[in-house]
Amino acid sequence: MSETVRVRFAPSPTGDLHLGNVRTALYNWLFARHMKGAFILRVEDTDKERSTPEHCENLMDIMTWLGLKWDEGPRVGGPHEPYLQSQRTELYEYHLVRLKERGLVYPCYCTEEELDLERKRQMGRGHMPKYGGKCKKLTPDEVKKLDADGKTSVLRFAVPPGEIVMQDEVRGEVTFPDDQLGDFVLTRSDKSPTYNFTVVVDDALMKVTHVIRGEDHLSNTPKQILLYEALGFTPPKWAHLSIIKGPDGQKLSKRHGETSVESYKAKGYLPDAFLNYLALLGWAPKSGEILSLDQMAAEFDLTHVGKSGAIFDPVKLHWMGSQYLVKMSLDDLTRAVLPYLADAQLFTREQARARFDWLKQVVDVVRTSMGCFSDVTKETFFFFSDELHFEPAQSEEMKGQKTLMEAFHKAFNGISEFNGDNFLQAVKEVGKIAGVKGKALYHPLRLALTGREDGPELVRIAPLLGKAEVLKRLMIWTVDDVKTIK
RNA sequence: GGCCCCAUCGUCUAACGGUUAGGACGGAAGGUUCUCAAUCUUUUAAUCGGGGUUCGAUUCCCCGUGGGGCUACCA
Repeated sequence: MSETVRVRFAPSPTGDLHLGNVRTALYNWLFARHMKGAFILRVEDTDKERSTPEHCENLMDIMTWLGLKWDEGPRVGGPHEPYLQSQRTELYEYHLVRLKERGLVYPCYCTEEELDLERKRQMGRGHMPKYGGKCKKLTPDEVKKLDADGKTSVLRFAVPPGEIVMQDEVRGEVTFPDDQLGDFVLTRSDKSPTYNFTVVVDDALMKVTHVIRGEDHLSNTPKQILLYEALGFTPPKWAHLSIIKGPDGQKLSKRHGETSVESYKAKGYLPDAFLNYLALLGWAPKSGEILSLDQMAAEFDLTHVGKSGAIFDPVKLHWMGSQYLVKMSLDDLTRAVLPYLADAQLFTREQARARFDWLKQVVDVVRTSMGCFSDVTKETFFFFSDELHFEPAQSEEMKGQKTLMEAFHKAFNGISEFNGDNFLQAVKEVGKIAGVKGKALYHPLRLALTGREDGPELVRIAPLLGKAEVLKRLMIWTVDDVKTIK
């Protein structure tokens, strides 16, 4: 007898997909999969100012990339088409008429200035700003006259008195006191319906059973509940997810840096890794933190979703990314990383074709320190370019290493087969002769070869660099006037 | 200002009203590679404050404090 679960993700295509929305989509998807229900994608493209078809396509592309397939929606269709709000206007009109017939709607001719003034007055008096219902008192004759005068109007919903108690799946009971809600707008002066009206109509018509969305919608819910009742629909179950916050505890926004999936895709995070991290922001699986989408779906449970807001932590995301990267085959990883090297003009595709095995080894050497594909460039820079950059302090340090560098040069030059073992052997010998060991020995050598203070083992790096290149990089520091070295 | 929501290590979080308050990220230390990184091991650190209820509160209730969200003819 239990109805099949139907959930929806209903973004507005006004730009890139925000992290918080991705998590909302993910939780909806997980819940649908777990309950063997339907996941609906509905595009709320009624904001004429900001919605574009391009954004809409991009939205679906990115959802596809993430692997969050929808059972009903644009591109795939479904029993409740269309799934673009902009194509559903007759439906809203139809249900608006139903509301009118019940006398729950009235026109309002108040100007923006009047409303602003009223709002300010109310706030000054310490009240919640709400529409006072001035135009509700208009007589039919007055309305007729105002219309005849060509006055523009909006349609408002006559909010009935009474407190509203709702049951939230993650928050429990939430009560909204009586007399806090003003008569809100259903259609604008251009006759277009507002959000609170369209969601209700759409969700009801699409038979959505659970509305899982961001906490920022919590205060819209009483309005929507009222509309469900006015239209004679059964309200769905509600679940309001906490907001994802930036490092300063405020709602995550552009000024916190990267907030869109697109930017993480561009950085080369694996979708599964990305979703895995996001899933953990507000939900804790029973065993282990690394889970595939299927594993998450198997375990997912709304009652175990946290109520408090979570701060997005790029450091842990990086760690999560690395967990997925090490699972990739070296061949796949190398191929995945190549576009980033090409973009950075470090290694062309032609070069890669000719030296794929070599490239694989390079990637293999740095893979453990990568969280996403684009990390490859900063980790492998010195393999492709000998234009190493040295800080003034580093240059200064290297200038004092002339004798050591000469010794290395001589020793390496004598190696016939330039492999890791022989390289290590030579380094040790130089150390013994020069009476230098440990950090004093390796640090200058590392700096000379890679221009960096950290990185993979030199034993692995040197053979990949090749004898000639190693000698060349040492040579720089053996000349007298090293001031010219950049 | 008003309404609503939230509150456990720095961060993400776990804990039928009974645990030495657990795990993960990060940090620190150590082993290993004669160096950093990686890796392995160990370790660090928390129940916002005050009242109740109870034999017993992280857990339930109230107040305070703090944080967040919403306050549109955006969604």
